[in-house]
Amino acid sequence: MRDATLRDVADLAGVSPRTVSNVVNGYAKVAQGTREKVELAIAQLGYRPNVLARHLATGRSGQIVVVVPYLDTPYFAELLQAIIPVARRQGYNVLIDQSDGDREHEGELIGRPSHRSFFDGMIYSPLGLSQQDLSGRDPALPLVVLGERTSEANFDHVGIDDVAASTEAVQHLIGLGRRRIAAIGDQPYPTGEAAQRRTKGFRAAHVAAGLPVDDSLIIGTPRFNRVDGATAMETLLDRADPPDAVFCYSDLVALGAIHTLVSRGFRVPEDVAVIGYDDIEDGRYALPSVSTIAPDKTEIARLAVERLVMRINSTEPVPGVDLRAGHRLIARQSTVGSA
Amino acid sequence: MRDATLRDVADLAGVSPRTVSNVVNGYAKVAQGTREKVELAIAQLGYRPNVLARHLATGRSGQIVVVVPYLDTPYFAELLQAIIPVARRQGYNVLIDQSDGDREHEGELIGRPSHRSFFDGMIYSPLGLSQQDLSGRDPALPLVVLGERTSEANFDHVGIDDVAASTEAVQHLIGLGRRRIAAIGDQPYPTGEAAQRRTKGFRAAHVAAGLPVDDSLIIGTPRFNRVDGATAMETLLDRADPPDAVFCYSDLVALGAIHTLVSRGFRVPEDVAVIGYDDIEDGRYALPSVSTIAPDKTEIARLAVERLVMRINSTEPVPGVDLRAGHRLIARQSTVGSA
DNA sequence: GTGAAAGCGCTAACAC
DNA sequence: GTGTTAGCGCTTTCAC
Repeated sequence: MRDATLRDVADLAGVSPRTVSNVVNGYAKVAQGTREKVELAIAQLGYRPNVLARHLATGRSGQIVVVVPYLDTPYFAELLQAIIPVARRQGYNVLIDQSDGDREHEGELIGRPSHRSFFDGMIYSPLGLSQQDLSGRDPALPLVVLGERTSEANFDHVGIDDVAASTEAVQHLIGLGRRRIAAIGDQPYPTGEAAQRRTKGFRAAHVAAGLPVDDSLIIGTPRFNRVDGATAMETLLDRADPPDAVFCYSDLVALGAIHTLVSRGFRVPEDVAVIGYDDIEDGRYALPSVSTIAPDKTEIARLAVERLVMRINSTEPVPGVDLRAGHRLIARQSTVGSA
Repeated sequence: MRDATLRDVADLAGVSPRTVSNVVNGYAKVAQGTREKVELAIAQLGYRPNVLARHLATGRSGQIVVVVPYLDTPYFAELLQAIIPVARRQGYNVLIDQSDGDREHEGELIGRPSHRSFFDGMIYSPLGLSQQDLSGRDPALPLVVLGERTSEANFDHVGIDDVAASTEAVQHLIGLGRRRIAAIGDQPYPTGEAAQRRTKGFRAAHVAAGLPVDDSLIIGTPRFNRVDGATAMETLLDRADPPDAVFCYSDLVALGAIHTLVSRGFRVPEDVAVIGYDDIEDGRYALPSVSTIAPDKTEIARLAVERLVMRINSTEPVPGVDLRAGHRLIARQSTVGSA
């Protein structure tokens, strides 16, 4: 049987579609009696508003898309898990898209024909795309970019203070008495801005402590995965003077580094202390558990969605702002050992 | 400026909306000259069809939803990555939802009011929901369930032959000369059907080889995560007679088990060989790399989407079938050692 | 407070 | 092959 429509409800209740619409949407004032009649009819017919029709009429799709580089990277998966409920609560459905961190693919959705009718806004977690690329997008599409940036634009950034967080991580290591500290994850090229902020914090902590920075201890990696961490750690251990601590640019990198350390017979943290970044679940349950910088993912999600919704509802162009979410350092076994 | 509509294009090209629609959708035959005029007008106006309106008119949303228990479980993330492009190719957008493997939440989307206008069909990867629960759903919603099942119903199942795959895994271990083989991941309760099929294969391999099954070597775990594997392995190693091989019900479990083994000074595979299930990327790059049962995720994705699309397009009720995707055993370092 | 009616932008009979 | 036209189901301006 065909689904009941608003008109069916109106007929049954003996009122006009207008009134039913008012009741359904809680608009305007509807006389008590009328409301009850309508509600009864709705119940009897099992009426469900047709979202599609509503959207056509309002010109909104009620959907936002979240684009992440990789769906199977724990950090992004966890972020997505935080974003979805927040968006739902605001009445938005979340479309997830993966860019493969590939410049070829990133941008596909942004430039996709007909996207306008498909989603009302986008939360974008860039990787392959540089700041530059983003400016060339459809300026009419409300956009919030994840990851702290500094430039001005007609879209927003939401992220934690990477430099400060990285500085804290390294200070934690220094506070533990470590002096030869390595960094794994640098990406000294245009699309590696996030990595570069961490390197900046790494240096800042050294400077603040009056320690020299040994540039040869800063190891670059193509991505932030386990393999990258494992490989980089191998390199580090092959040196005549291996480090006594490592600041990894992601927990995955830290996990990889720890793996190499343990396999090679080093004790963590006794011989080498390791701290990561992201606070992914894997790190919490690993042995040793991984000390980390924990971005407040819930706050990131909330800020991003709220800001995006605001943009969507705004008729005026909104200047881009930089929103900063909180973070905290969580010391676990990989730096402070077992309790 | 307002977006151009189909009518604008028609006016500019001097044809009727019908013709424009035909051109846009590649329907029917359109005279060459007419087509060119229309295409020119489309280009000039930068016309983009409004997907929403199209869907309202056709009664289809063009979206399918894929529900997985956990977004941050590598296996599901990889499956999703396989499904998305296939669906796109068929003209569907993919909505991703997470059920938390929680019976409270699973079913929320299924029973959600107005879902009918939001998505045309659903691919469901159950965990907390038993076969039973699924039958109570809206029978009008085209549904394909992931994971092999045996019962008849008005929806389909797509999965690999778990029992056969598990048997092969254990036979591989037996072929390596192992005799005390443990299994980690059993879930002997209604919602643990997938686990039970693996246990069944575990037993079958023993029987086929004329080997006795030591039930005390079958360890149950609440989930299929690293922690579960690590903990179970601890238990196994605390025995007077630890196993010389372990069949883990997921690669994550295998990774956890290997972690415990290595930490405790056991060599993998020399002392204990380990094989997993799922072929997730983490296992491929781990040290030692993890031998595994690799489900053909691409085929699973293809079968699931194709079947779902068929269901969506079918006017008649379609009987549920069981579709079987391929799998293969990949022997890596955790069972055969380094090359 | 509620009704009538005009769309939102597209599709798809039904004609010609 | 192409035009006409009536919806898809809802929102919303305009009257009353």
